[in-house]
Amino acid sequence: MHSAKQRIMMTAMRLFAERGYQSTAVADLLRESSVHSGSLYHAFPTKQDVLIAVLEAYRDGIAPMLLEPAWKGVHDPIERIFALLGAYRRLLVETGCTYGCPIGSLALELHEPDPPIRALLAANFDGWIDHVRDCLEQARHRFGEDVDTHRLATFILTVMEGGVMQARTHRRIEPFDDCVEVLRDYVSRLTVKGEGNRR
Amino acid sequence: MHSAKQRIMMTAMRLFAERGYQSTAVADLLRESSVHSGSLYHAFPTKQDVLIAVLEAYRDGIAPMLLEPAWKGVHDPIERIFALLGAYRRLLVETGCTYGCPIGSLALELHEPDPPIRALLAANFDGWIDHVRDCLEQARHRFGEDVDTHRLATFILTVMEGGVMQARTHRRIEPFDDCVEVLRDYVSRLTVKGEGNRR
DNA sequence: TGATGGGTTGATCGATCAATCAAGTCGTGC
DNA sequence: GCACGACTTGATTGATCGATCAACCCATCA
Repeated sequence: MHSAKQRIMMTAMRLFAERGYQSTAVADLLRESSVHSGSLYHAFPTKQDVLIAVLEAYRDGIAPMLLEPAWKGVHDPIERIFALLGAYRRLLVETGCTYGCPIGSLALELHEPDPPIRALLAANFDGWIDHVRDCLEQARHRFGEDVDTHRLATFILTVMEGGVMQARTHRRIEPFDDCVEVLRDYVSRLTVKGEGNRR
Repeated sequence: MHSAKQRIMMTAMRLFAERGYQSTAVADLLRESSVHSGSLYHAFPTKQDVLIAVLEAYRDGIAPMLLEPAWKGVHDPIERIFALLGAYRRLLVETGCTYGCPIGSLALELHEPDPPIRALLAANFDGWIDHVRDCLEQARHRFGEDVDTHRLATFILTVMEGGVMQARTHRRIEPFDDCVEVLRDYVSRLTVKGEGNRR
């Protein structure tokens, strides 16, 4: 049996992603994880500390929970990037385009977050970008030498988050697919031999 | 003197952008617009109707309030796109990277919005995309004929929103600049004569 | 047997929320 | 002068919020 703390965290990850942080009442967490308020406040000083624990779990779960399943059977570093985008696509489709990237949602929902919250949001983005940049570095020989892999990885995160935002707003997958298609076109132009660099 | 309804709307546009919808209490709107609760509920049936009015104002203000100032003195259609992105950049810099695109923030903050809200969010995105697509159409002769201008405009909105998200999260403008730089590179590759199309 | 302490129970708290409403003000038409 | 509707005033409501706390349970070990 999971401990009360674990049940709270699992419920919080789901509800914060489904409804957002502010729209999730502590009473919702208690009901859906079958925990009483005293137990929650025994495990976490405040509701915000639940959020901190959730963001730490996402940060520590990028590789084992997100990348490894998405990259199973995919070995080409460029295709791994698109497999990662495909994982977000599957999430969107499975939820009727209501569920996107929980980090992005929280990043825009919390306008003036306390420093530890903002630092954890940034750490999640940084971790994601680092792994994508590693893929790009592994494919470095296919790019021009002056391609800035960190900048390009930042761009890829932007395309994912912006695509998720539009898909969620329209409740249609097409905007996300359009963005990934355009990104594919750009990457293919970057990797065409002999014209790889231009700036 | 502005009417109570106008003052509420001006305050709501500012506070919803600064703090978000849910974090803005009706009492905040009342205090900062010097209006009493009875007057607000005389002008608007509910708080949500204030949001609807705000989203309608943004939708109707895209051309006169956003594009026309950004495009003053800029006539090249491609440069107009980057001038538009420059307007968001200025907003970010002026607010220490705390204020981004209010539509994007609301789109991710409101996870399960009522249909009229979601429709207005989508209408705002659609209006923005339509204007960018018009720019691309005006520059059509510079692209390959098989470039999908609507798809590319969707991509440009994604780059803006994703760039704003990362800049706000890091409280630094660099991620936004990085994304715009990469977009510039892509557009320049699309418009190089004789190799304009590849898919 | 009894003491200790991590963990649980669930009623309860004050604060804050969106929303209400009776009473009042004021300009306009008759 | 008076009736009317549009709008304002501001106290008040019930609901919901995050958080608290005394009492209790029970495994462990002396």
